[in-house]
Formats: sequence, C-alpha cells, structure tokens
Amino acid sequence: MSTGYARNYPPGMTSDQTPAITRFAPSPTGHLHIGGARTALFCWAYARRTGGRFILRIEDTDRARSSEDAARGILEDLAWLGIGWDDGPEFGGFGGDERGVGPFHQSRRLELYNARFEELIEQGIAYPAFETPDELNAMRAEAEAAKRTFVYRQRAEYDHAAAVERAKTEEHVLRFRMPERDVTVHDEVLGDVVFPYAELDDLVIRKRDGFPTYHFAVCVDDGLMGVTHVLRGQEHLNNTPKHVRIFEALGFGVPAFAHMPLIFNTDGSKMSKRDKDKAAKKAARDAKLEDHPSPGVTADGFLTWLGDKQAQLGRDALSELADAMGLALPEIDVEDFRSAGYLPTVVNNFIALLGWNPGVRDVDGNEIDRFDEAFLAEHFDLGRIGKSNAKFDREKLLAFNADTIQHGMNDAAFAETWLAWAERFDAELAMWAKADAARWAIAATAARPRAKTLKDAREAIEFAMIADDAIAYVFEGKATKKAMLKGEPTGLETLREFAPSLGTIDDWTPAGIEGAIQAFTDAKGLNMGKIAQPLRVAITGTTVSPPLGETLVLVGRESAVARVGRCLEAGAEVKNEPSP
RNA sequence: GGCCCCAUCGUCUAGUCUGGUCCAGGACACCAGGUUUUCAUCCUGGUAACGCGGGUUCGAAUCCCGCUGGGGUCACCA
Repeated sequence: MSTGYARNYPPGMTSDQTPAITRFAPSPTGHLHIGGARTALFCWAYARRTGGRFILRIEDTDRARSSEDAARGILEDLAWLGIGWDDGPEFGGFGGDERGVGPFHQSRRLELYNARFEELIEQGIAYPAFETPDELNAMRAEAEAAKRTFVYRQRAEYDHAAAVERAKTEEHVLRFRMPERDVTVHDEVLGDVVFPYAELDDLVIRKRDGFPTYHFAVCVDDGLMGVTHVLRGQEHLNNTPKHVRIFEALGFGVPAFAHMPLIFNTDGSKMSKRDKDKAAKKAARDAKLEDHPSPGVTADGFLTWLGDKQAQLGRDALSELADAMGLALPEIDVEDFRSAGYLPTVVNNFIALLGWNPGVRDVDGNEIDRFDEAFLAEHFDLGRIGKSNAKFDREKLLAFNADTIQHGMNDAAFAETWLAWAERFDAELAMWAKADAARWAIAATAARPRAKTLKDAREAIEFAMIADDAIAYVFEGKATKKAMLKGEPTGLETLREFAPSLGTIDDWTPAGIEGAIQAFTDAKGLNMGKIAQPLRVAITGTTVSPPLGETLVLVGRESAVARVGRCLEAGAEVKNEPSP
C-alpha cells in the first residue's frame, strides 16, 4: 500500500461482488484474432457477471498500421460472436456513449492526452528526450555487448527547464520518469508479482509524431473511463508495472489486473496468420504445383512465395489456392472460424474453456463443459482463470460444433442458420436454397445429422444440386460393386424390379417414399439393404447419402426416375462384360 | 542473455489455497464391442497423467527448496 497501490474495490471483498467496468481495446491493424476474441469474451462476461459495464475502445495510435476497415471488421466479428459492448463506437445497435466517456478511438482523444502531458511535464514526471532512434540502437547494442540490460534513465545532471526549452524547437519524445522503487503488481490470476526498479526504464510516453504511446494512452483512457478491471493476455504482464506507475502519476486509482494464459497451436507454435501460408505451401509442394490457379498471382510470384518461408500471400489469393487444392486452411481469426461454418456459441464455449472452467457439475456429477453466453454471463469469475498456457485443439472444437448442430438445435433453426451462412459464404448454395423453400427444409433435415460445420453440410446434399447427367455410373469401388453387382439377385436386378414403382408413389414425401420401399421389400421378402443401396447408388452415384426418403425428395421424382434409368442402362453394359 | 510467469492423461482440464475421502475425476481424440438400409448419430467398455530430485509430515498431486522443461518480455508496435 505504501506504493500508492489502490484497488477499486474494498479490501477483503472479492472483486466478483462489485460491478466491474472492463474494456476490450484492440488495435485495428488486422482481423480479430481468436485469442483476442477470448479476451473480449472474458471482459464481456465479467462485466455481465458483476452487473457492470463493458467498454470497447479502438487503439489506433499507430497511424501507419491502423485502418478504419480493420476496425469495422473487428466490430463485426464481435457482434457476430454476440459480444455486445455498452460503451463504444456505434455499430448495429451496439455501442454509443451513454456515460460521456468517449470518443472511443484514441486518435480522436489527442487533446485529452495532451492535457495530461502538460501536467506531467510541469511536475517533472514527464521530460523531453532527444536521442534519435539510431542513437538508442547504438546504446542498446553497447549494453548488449557488455551483457547488461539496457535501461533508459534520465541523467543525473539533466536540466529539466533547459530540456523543455529545447523541446520547443527540436524534435523529441516525451519520457516518463520511473519512480525509484520496486513495483508490486497485484494480479487476480497470478497473485503478487514484484518487478525490481532496475528493470524498469523511463519509457517513451509520447512519440516523435506527437501521438501517445500505447502505454500512456491506455492508462489515461482506462482512468478516464473508470475501468476497474483490466483483463488481458499474459504477454502484457511485463508492461503492467509501468502502467501501475503511470496510473499513480496521473492520479488515478490502479485497476485490478487479471492476466490470462496464452493460446498456442497444438505443436506449441504461436497461432499466426503465417500458419495459413505454411499449410498452403506444404500442400502446394506435395501437389507439385507450379502456378497459382488465379490470374492475380504470377507464376514467378507464386514460386517466390513457395520458396520463401516468411512470404505471405494475400487473404483472397490464399483461399483461392486452398480451394483449388481442396485444402482447409487453419483457422486463426474469428472470420476464419465463421467462414468455416462454426457457430458463434460454440466458438465462445470452446475458447472460454481455454484457461477457464466453470467448476460446476451436472446432475450426474460430471463437470459442465458445454454452455452458452448466458451461462458465462452468469458464472464467469476471475478466480477460476488458470495460469498455464493452453493449446488450441481444433478436433475438440469440431466435436463441439458437430454436437451443437446435431443435438443443440432443431431442423428449422438449422435451416435458417445454414442459409444465413450460405448467403455470405456460399452464393451457389444460397441460390439453390432460395429456389425452393420446401426443398431447403428437407435439405436441412438431411444434412443436419451429418454436418460437423455449416460448410461441410453442403457435402451431404451436394448430389441434389448437380445435374442428372453429371453422375457417372462406373460401378467401381468395393462398396459400389457389392451393392450393384454381387449377390443373387444382384442389386441392379433388384433395382430394375423396383424402378417402375417410382412412378406410382402417390405420397412423394420422405415418409411416403420410405413406406413404398418398405412395401416392396415386404412383398419380395428382401432385406432393406438389398434395395436401399442400389437405389442410393442410382440417385447419388455413391453408397453414402441421407436416408432414402430424404434423398429422393431432394432430387425430385423426375430426376429420380431419370437417374435410375441411366443407372440401369449403364448397368446393362457392365453386366455383359466378364467379371474380373 | 536479464527479468517475469508456468508445470496433472496426446489435448483442454477437475483436484492444489483449507495435506488423508485421489492406486487421481470429466471432456476431446484414440481403441474394442453393440444399435442402425449407407454415412453420420447413439449406447457400452477400455488405454492413458501428478516432469525430476531433495525436504516437511504418521501421511503430499496438494506445503517448502533446488533442478529440468515450456512460455512471455526486453520498440518512438499494440
């Protein structure tokens, strides 16, 4: 306490009992990373859980790398996840500035920072420094050569008044004079962490271009916006002692911190955009590709990319390449999971489990690990955040997604969700869906029990989207041969017998069709499989499809008759050839 | 390299604070059976972990120390 540390809730009370003001503060330099999504989710959930507020703030003080497009993309991804902010930029019904603590773009808050800079300069806490980047690099190199940690300090003979005078005409940065005391960071996850003064240097708080650095802007904003709890990744832990001192110098209370474990790939590497290039390069090499499928990329450019481990292809070029190779790129950003057909609730559920668990059991005494946002809003707490890093297991995510599609929603909800997805990510499928609403309902019923993602749901009904003559009846492959050519009678023969009934089924619905097939097998004393598989091959060209009733309704009676006819024709030729 | 954080099944984790009920529980994956007209689902069962070494204690996954291993961070990026 002697260090001036102040919590925003009374001592002895757990932070969970006080309404918390949290914030998510992305810098708009790219898409929302899945790790960032977890941070946002936890901040959101904690604010909800405690009946507080969740703020969204755009940290765009890096003028070169920030963009409005990126900011909008992040907002959209958050909205898709269902992470709504109470204060922040206006976006689709979210956001706004009820409490008057905005604006929420740091680039629009410059006068706020400037006022603070003036105060701190007057107090001698902030001071101008004139070293050029080159000079600093030289100093760092020198320290490294001498095996010392480089720590920038104000010189003993530093003349503040003279420096301020000089700063009026000369380019400079502003540095923060670090108080000469060790700092103890009180962390809700890690406990107390002590940082020796010797490790803390006089950091830059205003850049040469006049913009505040991240460290400074974050503290001013968190202070001004009344943030009580800072939840962020553990990579920020080493920044925290600096922030503590800045908060104190600014006269703000120090918020509570909760540093969360990091998320990595299963192999221990960082989850980075480069992973996509890596996967694509490997696949391209395996396929011995020599050119990029789209004209936007030259063969030379492609080969250069292929040979350079660091090289990255544009987002679109990369996905075109992956599509051409039938490769699924590793998902890294929220957008990736979205386009791959994961459900937002499942994504939230899964990432929440990376470093946190509810510690709640169901009636059987098993731990609850499947939950939605509402559950998080009710149960999320800081005390159950883990300390050790986690690996992102896509197999488990996929299993969760499949489970929710197959058991957590009904056909109607799936039909709607699937169509909304298709409208954004699969125009062809969306067009097919809207051409026939009744058919789409059946498609959803047929696809849902087999779909792990919205994207692969299409595979289950693809046979209905193709033209009748697009199916080649080759009768190769073990399963097909067994279904069509083996046994006595053969599948083809049974199919030939059954074929005329297709035209006489009055009730052309899944149930009506199944009934007709049942009647056929009963009359002939056959097993269901004896007619089901040949019929399936005739309709879809494969031995795998949804239940026959649904399969037939999806293609329609006319196509069904045509396909069976073509199949029997092809079968007649095969039968005349000597069997191998 | 300096500083900081971490350490339970292959993976996510429960249990660690308040040592015994833990020859360690759940989930995903995997393996073996079963249901099913195909596929998928579903049901049953199984394999699998307290990093190592010292302490403290009647007793340690749980407390202490060391080691090893992993990670983070050392910008006028955030």
